[in-house]
Amino acid sequence: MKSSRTLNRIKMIEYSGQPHYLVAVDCIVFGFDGEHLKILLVKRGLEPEINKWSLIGGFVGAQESPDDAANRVLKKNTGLEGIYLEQLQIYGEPQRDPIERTLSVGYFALIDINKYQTQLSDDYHAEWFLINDRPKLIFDHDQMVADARKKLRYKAALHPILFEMLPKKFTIPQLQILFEEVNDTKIDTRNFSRKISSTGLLIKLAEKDKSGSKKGAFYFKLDKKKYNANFQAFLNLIPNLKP
Amino acid sequence: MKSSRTLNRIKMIEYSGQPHYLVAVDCIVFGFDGEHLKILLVKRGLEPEINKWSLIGGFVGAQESPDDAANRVLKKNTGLEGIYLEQLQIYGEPQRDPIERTLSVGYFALIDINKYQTQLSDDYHAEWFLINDRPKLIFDHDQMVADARKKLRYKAALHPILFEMLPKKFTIPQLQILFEEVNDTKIDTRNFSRKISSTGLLIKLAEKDKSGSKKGAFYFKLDKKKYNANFQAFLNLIPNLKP
DNA sequence: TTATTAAATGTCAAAATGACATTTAATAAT
DNA sequence: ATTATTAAATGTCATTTTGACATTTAATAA
Repeated sequence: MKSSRTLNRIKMIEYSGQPHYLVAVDCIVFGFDGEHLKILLVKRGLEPEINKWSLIGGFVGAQESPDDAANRVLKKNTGLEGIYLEQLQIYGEPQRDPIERTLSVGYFALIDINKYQTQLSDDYHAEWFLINDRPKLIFDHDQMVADARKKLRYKAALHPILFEMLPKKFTIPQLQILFEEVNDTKIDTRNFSRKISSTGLLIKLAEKDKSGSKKGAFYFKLDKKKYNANFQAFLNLIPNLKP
Repeated sequence: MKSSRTLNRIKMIEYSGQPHYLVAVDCIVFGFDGEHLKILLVKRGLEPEINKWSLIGGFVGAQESPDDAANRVLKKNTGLEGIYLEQLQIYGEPQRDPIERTLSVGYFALIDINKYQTQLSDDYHAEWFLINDRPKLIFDHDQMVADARKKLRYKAALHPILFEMLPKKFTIPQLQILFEEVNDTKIDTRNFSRKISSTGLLIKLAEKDKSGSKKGAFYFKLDKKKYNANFQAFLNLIPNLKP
């Protein structure tokens, strides 16, 4: 290892003069209430744009990676850990933050909305909005939401990520509504259940959900082993997928 | 617009105390020489790790976005503009650069290796390496290459991006070798040409390439209109794709 | 004229897809 | 007890796509 004096000299010579920036993370948190796709927003607590609606975010601390920061910020705002989290892209236009140059790493997160509701109610003044009926957001956050939605759709067409938004026990009709919401399309019931069955990812339970009909719909749960094993496989879950 | 004095006060109150970091870009540049997949590397010109092999990269300047920076750095090192460029992910482990915390935005680029060779030869001491026979790289660049390769394979299975690495005129056998290289697998000739034909993306030319055989192989070119129109569609170009 | 070599192409069985309607299981109403 | 109601669950068939496999073709060299 070089001495810190040598390191300092090198740094002065080589890296000095390069600009330094703030680096933040912003999370697009998706949830599903059984009927519609929703997104979790917070009222921004600092200037500029204080009290405007914004994505959940924060600065990347000195001792953490962006992934760490996203998980920390999510835990703080939802109380949840181990959430499905995926990097979207970096947002780095020089003027995107009017106060000072800040690059933001966008993430999208999928959570079981029920877990969220029970865990805490109003400790952090976050609020769920219908994805199609949300307030205008600060900075480039609307662009981030648009990008995240697109990526969610893309990813969900190929990989079974939407299960992350469902409770442990769910029914096929519930699952189908979620797929229809995400893809903004109607899907044929018969073809859908055939496709879902053929993945082999679901285990049928004895219990039924009778809230939606007299007959009731059987609950299913994920086969975790197969889920983890097949996650990277291409499933082609959406029929006739348009770009 | 707020006065700059107000802005300064807000900044002092709200953003101050947050750490600032260097932000860089690093590009994984892929090329194809007709036989093998290659990658473009440079000898690093600054400490630390001076003279070690590294990805093509540089710091993000004050007036440019990371995308701008990647394009600038690529032009400087290859002489080429308008290269296919895609964001990979951000690399932001706190200790990834031993001198000072630097976050790097990884990009992968696809270039026609012939364009590169003619444009300049040794102006920038960059060198092509076989992807499977390359020197060890600095920092986390080996990880970046691994990630980029994986993403290239993934993307190429669904979208016609590999054409970006071929000259304007190319033959089906050439194209097949490229697909085989990227996927590290052998593909059946008959099924491959059927699949490629069915995309409708290729236009057969009258001319033949006779360098590879007595019979010669017909040249094809991309139907640019269909290419741009179908780029987002899912093509499923790779048979029996394994994760 | 024949041999050589890589390019180009055809067939068939199996699997996956898309379009479409009926049956079933439970509860509610009579 | 019987019937009506309602959403859940499931089946069929024609078309398309896939994967496995071998032969023909076009040019040059011998």
